[in-house]
Amino acid sequence: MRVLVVEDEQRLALAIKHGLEVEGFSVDIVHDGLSGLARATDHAYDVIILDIMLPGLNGYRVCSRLRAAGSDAGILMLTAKDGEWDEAEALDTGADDYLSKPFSFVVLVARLKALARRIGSRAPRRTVLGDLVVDSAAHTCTRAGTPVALTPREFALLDHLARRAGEAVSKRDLLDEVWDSGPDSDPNTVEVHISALRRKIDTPFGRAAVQTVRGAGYRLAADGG
Amino acid sequence: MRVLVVEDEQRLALAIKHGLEVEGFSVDIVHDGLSGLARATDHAYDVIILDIMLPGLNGYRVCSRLRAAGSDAGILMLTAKDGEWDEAEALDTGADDYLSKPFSFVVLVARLKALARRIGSRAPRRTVLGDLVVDSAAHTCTRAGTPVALTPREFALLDHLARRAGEAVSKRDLLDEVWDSGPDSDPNTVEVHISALRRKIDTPFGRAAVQTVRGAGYRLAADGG
DNA sequence: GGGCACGCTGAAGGGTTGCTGAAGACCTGA
DNA sequence: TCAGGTCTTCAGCAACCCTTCAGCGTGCCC
Repeated sequence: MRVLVVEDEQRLALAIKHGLEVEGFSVDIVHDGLSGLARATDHAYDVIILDIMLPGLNGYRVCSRLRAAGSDAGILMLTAKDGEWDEAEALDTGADDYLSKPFSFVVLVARLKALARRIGSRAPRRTVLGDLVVDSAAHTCTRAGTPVALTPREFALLDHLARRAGEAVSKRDLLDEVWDSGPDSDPNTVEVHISALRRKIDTPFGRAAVQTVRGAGYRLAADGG
Repeated sequence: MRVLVVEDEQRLALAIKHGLEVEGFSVDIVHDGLSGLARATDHAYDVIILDIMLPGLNGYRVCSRLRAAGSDAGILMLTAKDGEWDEAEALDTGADDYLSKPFSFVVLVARLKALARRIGSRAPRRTVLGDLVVDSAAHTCTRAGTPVALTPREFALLDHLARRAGEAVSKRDLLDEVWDSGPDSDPNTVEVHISALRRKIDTPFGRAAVQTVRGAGYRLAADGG
């Protein structure tokens, strides 16, 4: 679960980052509205935590521009003080939820998880790539109509690649998203699982959906290979 | 899920509309009691969110007239201020639930979903999966025509799996939904009951409707196994 | 062409996950 | 209070999966 925090108070931003990382989220920080907008548009975040009072471009504007740009990330607004800004306005501009400062960290995590769950349910249930079908809800995968048995890790890996089909996804990202692992995790782990995945969904069918992008990671061919 | 919002504050009504649409509800708005009554009677809404303070005809009256007209929509009342109006009166006139302003949007959504669930469950429900039949209303289950006796927990478990037939449902979700248990409840409880369920609806018939999805939970085969 | 970085893969152990029988706690109705 | 059924907890076991390691092949740059 990838989270972007847009918050100009350094201490608060860092505190949120640390706390969320302990909870298993993968967190990036930026400190003003414009950087937030830029970063959110060229990285695929699941949830964006957005302060309203920001230098440059305020939270409302960032939010509405993101929605205008077609972003479907979950947006959680931080309002500076209860009642000072209109929460309804936050929701108006396309936010999914809001939280009044000061807030309890436990509440933030709870809301974030609830939001993540809702976002997750927006995601497409099934991804079809040629004759390769990945069903996230049922946790099943079929190739040319034949069911393919995958281990939990293999499935999670395939699922993440499928959600970003056609894109090159780095091993780092995969480690973060599929493994929730720390910064010192071994990329070879990904390689081993990719290898196993190929042996199940590609080799027996003489196909090559899982493609290596040297130096950049892996890509799942949008047409199934 | 179709929702009608009867609320005279434009901003609030719009905010609710936006927020609920994000959640996948289909939302219409009217701004006074009479229009609310008219619209609710000639369109089939599942839930009506009804402000009490309304120009023309207040919320209580709209509510009781709707009930008098035989409407079976779920009605969620918005009371202007905690205690100022009697919530009991809201329920008296036929409302299903109420919420005091100002309310958190998250709470509204939660209440709405709970209400929608209750409304949905008013209708008798039967799930047919191959030769396995689960009747939620009658609390009965038959396999290949033979009735199967289940304990309350076993039935609740089967029922929840049946409602999401074909999907992998996590032990966590099952604990939340079937057991309403806290965050530190034991997944083994689910395992034990799954085991018991299999012994009753699968083993004697040489079938396998209840499937284990390692690392993800359980799935009830859409074809009965 | 040589050297280096990157990626692939088979094997093995250690850890995790899920299953199940049994026992005791709990609830309900008589 | 007692009896019957039901639910949860516990512990042992089996199967499975993940990671690590090491060796090898391949592509890239000098």
